[in-house]
Amino acid sequence: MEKLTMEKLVNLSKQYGFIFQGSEIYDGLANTWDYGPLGVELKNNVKKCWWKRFVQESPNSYGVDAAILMNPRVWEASGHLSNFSDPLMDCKQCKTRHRVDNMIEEFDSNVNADAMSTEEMMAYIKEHHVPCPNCGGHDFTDIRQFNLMFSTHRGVTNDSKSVVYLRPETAQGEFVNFLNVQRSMRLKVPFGIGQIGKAFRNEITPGNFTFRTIEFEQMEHQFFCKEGTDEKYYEYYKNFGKQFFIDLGLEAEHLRFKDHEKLAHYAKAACDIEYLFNFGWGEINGTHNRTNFDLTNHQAFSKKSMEYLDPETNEKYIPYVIEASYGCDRVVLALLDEAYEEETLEDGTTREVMHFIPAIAPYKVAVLPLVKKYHSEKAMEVYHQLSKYFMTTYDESGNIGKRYRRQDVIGTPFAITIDDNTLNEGTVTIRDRDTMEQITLSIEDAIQYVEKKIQF
RNA sequence: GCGGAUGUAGUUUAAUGGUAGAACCUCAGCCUUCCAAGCUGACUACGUGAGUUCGAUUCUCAUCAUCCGCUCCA
Repeated sequence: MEKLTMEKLVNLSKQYGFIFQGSEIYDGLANTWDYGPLGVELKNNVKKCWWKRFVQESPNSYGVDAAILMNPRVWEASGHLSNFSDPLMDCKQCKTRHRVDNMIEEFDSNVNADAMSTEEMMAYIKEHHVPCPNCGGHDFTDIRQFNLMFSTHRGVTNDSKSVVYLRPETAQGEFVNFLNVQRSMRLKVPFGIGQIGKAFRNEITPGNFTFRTIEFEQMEHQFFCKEGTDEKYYEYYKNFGKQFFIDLGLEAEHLRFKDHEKLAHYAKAACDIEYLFNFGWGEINGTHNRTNFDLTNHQAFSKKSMEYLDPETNEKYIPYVIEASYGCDRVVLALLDEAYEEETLEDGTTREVMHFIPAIAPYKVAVLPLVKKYHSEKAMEVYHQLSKYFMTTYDESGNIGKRYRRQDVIGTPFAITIDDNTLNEGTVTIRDRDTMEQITLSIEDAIQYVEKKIQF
């Protein structure tokens, strides 16, 4: 049953132009997806709503758009070059692959393998005769580090000096610009920096549709504050995030907080918000108390002071950071999941309907001529008027009932029908999909009506 | 990456060692003045490559992709 729903969601997404498999005509590329005409509208709307809450409406938050390629030393400072990789080893006997750190910890739970180097782990395995978890054998390959960062080369030669990485998280773009933003915007701590952008992780695990992909978009907000106030802001952003999701139209019962038991190398506290997808609970947001880990390390590696001088107390300190990180693609997936409904009609047949809040619906309005022969010319005119204000679509194919239904499937909240009254008196009938209310308005009033409804 | 399963139009599917039939969808025409009516017609598919064979969508192998389970996911 659960499996079926995701299958239906994938099919619907493909059928109506929300999401396609990446590189489909070449049989795809695993774990990449392309957003179609409707999907890109949906995703852009999510980003717009996020930006509105986190930057536009926050008096002390500012946006940046940092480069995907960064100086490799950024990843040394952040710890990603050393911590963002898995030590892997193959059993030559049964041809299975294992994570060495897990193998050791399973063998002896008192050992902290995370703290061991590759050589130390290898020595430990030989010394204690750690067996293959699968076949019990002792014939292993060497340990190889599998780094989750994609790397590429700049310049014309592929020598190791020119290696650059595709960022595995957008957060470092905010950290390296902490001083720039603070100075250029004349800011006092606390303040926040928001960013939306792509990140890349070379993960081999397949995901549920767009839930886990190798290229994904993050919406991140880093809030810089003084140590001691960090816990207050951590709680604040956890709840702020939940409210954001509810505002987007996700049911509160489908959301839950999930504290991390195992913390990342940079975090003092971490809490996810999970959404109840058709495949189960899945993380769509994380709030992390990153302490002053990142800025301190950047100070050490870059030799640039990251200290903030409090002008009132003359106190110098490196700010703490509360990170609110949102997987844009996961939020879109959650919204598709939430929006999907199989409606049973009076005659017992079913149809698929998508329910989005007007602010995120791909098309806001469909302009429909009541009868193609008589009203399509005027309807096209109205379409051109409305499309100056918001995403509008036009459909004259089939009959009026069919045109309504087509819009219902893709989640268009408003339909404006052009009839004889439009020709004679200039009024249109506007239908609200969720209330099924029909009201008659002038075209100008209809525009205002919709503009008001699509506010986030 | 390991194990298992699968791959026929956009979707759901049928049949077949002699290159495929349908339904829904879509499009065009007729009809139609408010919620998938009807009629006529049209487009579109054997994932890719190799092998066996006179001939492969069908058999074999590889590959790519998807699904399920592991593993993994700061």
